[in-house]
Amino acid sequence: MTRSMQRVAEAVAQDPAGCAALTVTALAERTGTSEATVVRTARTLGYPGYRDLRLALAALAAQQAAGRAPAVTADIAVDDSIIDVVAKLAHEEQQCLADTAAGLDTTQLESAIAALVGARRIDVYGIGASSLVGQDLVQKLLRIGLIAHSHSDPHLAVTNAVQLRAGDVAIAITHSGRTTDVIEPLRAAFDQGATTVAITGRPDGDIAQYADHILTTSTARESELRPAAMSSRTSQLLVVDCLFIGVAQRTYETAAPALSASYEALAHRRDPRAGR
Amino acid sequence: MTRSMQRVAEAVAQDPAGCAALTVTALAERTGTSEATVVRTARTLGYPGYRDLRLALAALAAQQAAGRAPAVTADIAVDDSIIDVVAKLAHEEQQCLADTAAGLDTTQLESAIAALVGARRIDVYGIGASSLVGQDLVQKLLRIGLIAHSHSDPHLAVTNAVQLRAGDVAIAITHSGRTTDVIEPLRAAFDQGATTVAITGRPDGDIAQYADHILTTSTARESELRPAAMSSRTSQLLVVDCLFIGVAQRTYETAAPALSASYEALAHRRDPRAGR
DNA sequence: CCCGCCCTGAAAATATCTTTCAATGGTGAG
DNA sequence: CTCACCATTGAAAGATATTTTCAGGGCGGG
Repeated sequence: MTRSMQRVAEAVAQDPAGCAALTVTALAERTGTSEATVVRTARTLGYPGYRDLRLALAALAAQQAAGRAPAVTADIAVDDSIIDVVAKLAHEEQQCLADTAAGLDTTQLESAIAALVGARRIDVYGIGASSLVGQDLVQKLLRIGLIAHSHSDPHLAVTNAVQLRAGDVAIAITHSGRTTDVIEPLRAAFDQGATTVAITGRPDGDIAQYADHILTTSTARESELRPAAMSSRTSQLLVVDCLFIGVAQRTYETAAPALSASYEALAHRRDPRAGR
Repeated sequence: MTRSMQRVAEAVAQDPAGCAALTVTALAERTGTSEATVVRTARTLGYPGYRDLRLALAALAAQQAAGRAPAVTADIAVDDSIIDVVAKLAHEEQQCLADTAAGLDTTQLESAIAALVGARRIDVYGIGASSLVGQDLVQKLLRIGLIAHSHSDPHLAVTNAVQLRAGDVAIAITHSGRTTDVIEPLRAAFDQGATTVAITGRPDGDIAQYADHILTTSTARESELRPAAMSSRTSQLLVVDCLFIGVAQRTYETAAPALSASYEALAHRRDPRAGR
């Protein structure tokens, strides 16, 4: 590579984004060379011409920009500004979603969905923050006509679990995989012959031995200000949504009308002016 | 946008990477239109000309490839494979988080946090899916020593709302901004002189007139299989998390010990082997 | 000091993009 | 139903950007 070509290559490497905005003429001028040299440089770098180098440059710049944005990996600190908090939280949850999606075993998911579709009755167990996730799932399943119940009271959960039998489904949600109050009802359901599903961050946890299908949530890093409950929730909800969509797809004939029916029924409570 | 321009825009949206490789003439030919139309489309899309659209396209394609972002625009369909469903859901929720973070008014957020920090008592109103979001917020606030209650029963909510007074905070959560059962309690709290906060997707909705501070959630596109409840939840939870972190930051002295205390208290229920 | 090779940029040639303008087809008033 | 009008469209001219050509000139070897 000759001297003037090096100057061009250097300018390009230095500021891809800036150079992507320049025409051959402008880049030649900036580097104190000629158009011909710029084109020759582009060729040397392996592109058919300057036009293509420029496109590649724009792409590179975009990638860099994208890679730089998630540079907010830093933990949320006590003295962060509110703007930082919003940005960091959003980013952490996005990361959490990506991790979960990447780590989710679709075979297990498929099996769990199949079980739900054919279930006579569905029980969901969750305690604390996981209880809300369980309620969310149940709300959704009810909307498409399935019979589902959520239990956060350990005793009632066990009481209900023993009512289950083969063909029914029990779902336990626990981040740690060791929450006794959730494991016990799942075990009861398992012993009754029901199909059992565990949504947990620890697929090797105690709960695994009573679960026919394990859906793994991302074991996100937690910080002092942001306890695990917070990120595990995001992850769990994604799994729950996947389950719901999967079931809705496979029962579309009945799910679609049920969804609109529940919407219609609520319409007048949403906006009284809409009349009934 | 005219018909032939739509054809061009569609082709571009369909395959950004492919179109980035085409010249005006080639793209015109592929879409069965003329160069003039392509240029016009580029202008309509906000670029000075086709050249710039092309650069932007290359950048977009690179970003997509980098972020492994799959078919961005595609809706979840009934016949999507489970792998597609997981990818699309995760992506949609990520998008939703980004939208929410971008659209959140940090000034309003800051005010709401300040109100929460000094509150004698906090009431949260939410119905249906929003009720779970409210419970999530309350769980978190309780953990750091604040006095908070969540109400999903409209009558009880109003009953509680009238107990509030200046210095207290009432938070209403409604995606539509028109849920009467949630507006009424907020109004009651407002009339009592409490500081009122609305978490809603419609900052111009009926609820706005009784809200001192409005936190806007992203009004995400919903599809048939994915009702609004689903994406609004993601958005609402981010706002709730921001509130929580904000409050925790400002009450760090008391919040941190409270957080670890609640963790300790639960330790033996998580894993009986840990002893008590 | 001279020769010849290779680097280099000015300018011509080409490709690409943009603008203009007339033809077309659709729409609403008469 | 007809006409006038306007929006839409593409062909072609015009402008710009890119590529190629070619000649001047620096530099090492003889």
